[in-house]
Amino acid sequence: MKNEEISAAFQTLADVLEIKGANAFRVNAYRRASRIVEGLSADIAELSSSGAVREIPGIGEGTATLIEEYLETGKMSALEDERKSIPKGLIELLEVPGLGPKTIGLLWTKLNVRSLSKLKRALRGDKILELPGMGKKKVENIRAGVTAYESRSGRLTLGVVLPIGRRIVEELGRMREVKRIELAGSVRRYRETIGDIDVLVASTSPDRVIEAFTHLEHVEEVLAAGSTKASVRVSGALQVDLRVVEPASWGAALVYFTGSADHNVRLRGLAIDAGLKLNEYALLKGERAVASRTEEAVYSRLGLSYVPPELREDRGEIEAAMKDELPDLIELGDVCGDLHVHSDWSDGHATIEDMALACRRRGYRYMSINDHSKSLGIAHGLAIERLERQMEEVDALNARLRNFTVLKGTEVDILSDGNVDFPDELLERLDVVVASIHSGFAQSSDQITGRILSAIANPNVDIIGHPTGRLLGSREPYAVDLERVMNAAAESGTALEINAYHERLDLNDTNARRARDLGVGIVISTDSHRPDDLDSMELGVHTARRGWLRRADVLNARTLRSLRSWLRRADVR
DNA sequence: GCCGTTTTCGGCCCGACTGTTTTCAGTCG
Repeated sequence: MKNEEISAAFQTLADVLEIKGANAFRVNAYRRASRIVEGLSADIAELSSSGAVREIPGIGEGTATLIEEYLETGKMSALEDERKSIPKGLIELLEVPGLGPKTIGLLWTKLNVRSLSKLKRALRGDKILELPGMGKKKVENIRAGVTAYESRSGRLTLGVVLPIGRRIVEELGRMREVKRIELAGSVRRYRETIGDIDVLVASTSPDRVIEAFTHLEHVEEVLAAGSTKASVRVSGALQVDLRVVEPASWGAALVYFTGSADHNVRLRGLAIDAGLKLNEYALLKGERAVASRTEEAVYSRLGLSYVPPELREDRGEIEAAMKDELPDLIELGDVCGDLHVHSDWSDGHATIEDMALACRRRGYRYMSINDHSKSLGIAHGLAIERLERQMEEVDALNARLRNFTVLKGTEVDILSDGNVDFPDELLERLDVVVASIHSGFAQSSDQITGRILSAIANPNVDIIGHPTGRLLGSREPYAVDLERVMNAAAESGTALEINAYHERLDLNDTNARRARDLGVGIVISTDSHRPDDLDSMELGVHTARRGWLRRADVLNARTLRSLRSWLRRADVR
């Protein structure tokens, strides 16, 4: 799918135009187009050929034409032309905190700043102080921004950020002055990566809360502190923003600071249409607040059913909420078991029994054990004889365990030639066969897609593990054609995994949504290697929620009995 | 650039903080 490439192209086009000082609304239109294309669950090539792309709100004549051009030629001529008109190094400078398009444009035209290194040189000289609007403090700020930019590690994964945010909430929440406190922003929406943490507090003593916030133990630097908001840096590069509002504004503020920006713009539009105004304090009719205390009240007054935070991305949730047709999303408590768990038989760090007991403590009724297969030597993959011994151990364990069942399974390697690492006679004796790729990542799209398609065609394979192989921040997905994989999986009744490990979350939200739309069964699994890893199920479930999944879409939200009847589907096929 | 049961032209979400400003521009979310 070209969705990501086209989204990136619009983003770059917006960056270039912004630096050149183009109309801000035009720039914003391209940014919006970028986010819309990124969030599409369908293949843009399909939408474009059927003409449906022009029906999407926010995609008009101009952007649709650019999309068509890209699909046809692999380029957007408008972007190529614009990109030539400014130095290449300027786009990167937009990432420097405190440095915006206006200042970049000024530095470029007046001081010939064309790159990060030239910016650093300019910051050392005196000429920069002669520019209009430039003073000593501003220069100092930009210098600090450059330092922060060079040391930043990019966006962090949700799994890393969430515990830090929750600790801050717990510490501040102990204050008498704090009436309510909650994480907002992308953390509350459970986005897979996080730029900064947003914390919202309701209090009648904002000064004291801000004072305490800026003096929290892990705060390394106070970036700003006013009478209602403050920003600090903790744990290296992570920024935390605090906003304090009156308790009466809690609901409106929580909507506002949860975002996303696109979702908020839509809400404001609805408010305007209804003769109202929405800001972070209230939904107003003239001067009078008509809703503000709870999120539910704000949505209700706008004629919408309550929109769960994970859906607030302007990906159709507004339209669905108008018609009261939002899906009843799966919840963590719906999960009945984990279908991808390792043990110390391969590269795990706990016994099968310890993993089983940890699952049972979480309220699950079953778990499958899926150690690696023989070819994955680095992970002590099991040879056939060892797997047979493990099956005997599982039988013995099940005889002892009460109210819990361990299913026999494997995470069998999909080899470079497309065969799986165990013979069918063996796979037939297992309950849960997860097939995954752990080698040959650099193969062509046809090769790697072909490998997965042959695994799907094997009736003994139940689930394709981490279908794109990506690792957030360190490894791009392999070149798999997911559209073909999903269609084949829907056809054969093979499930696709949402791997809940925080660096994987694979399938991601939009892919999970597309899979569900095509009728593919979904499994949410943790790929745990130790008992604590099982906690990442939360991330998997919220990724599924971002993909609009209901309980009925998720196979491991079924009872053991119902799950078994699905696992036996191959026999009756 | 996008959009329209008030509009095909003239709007486009709204406010806090900072620093450079004597009334506001730039950045950020």
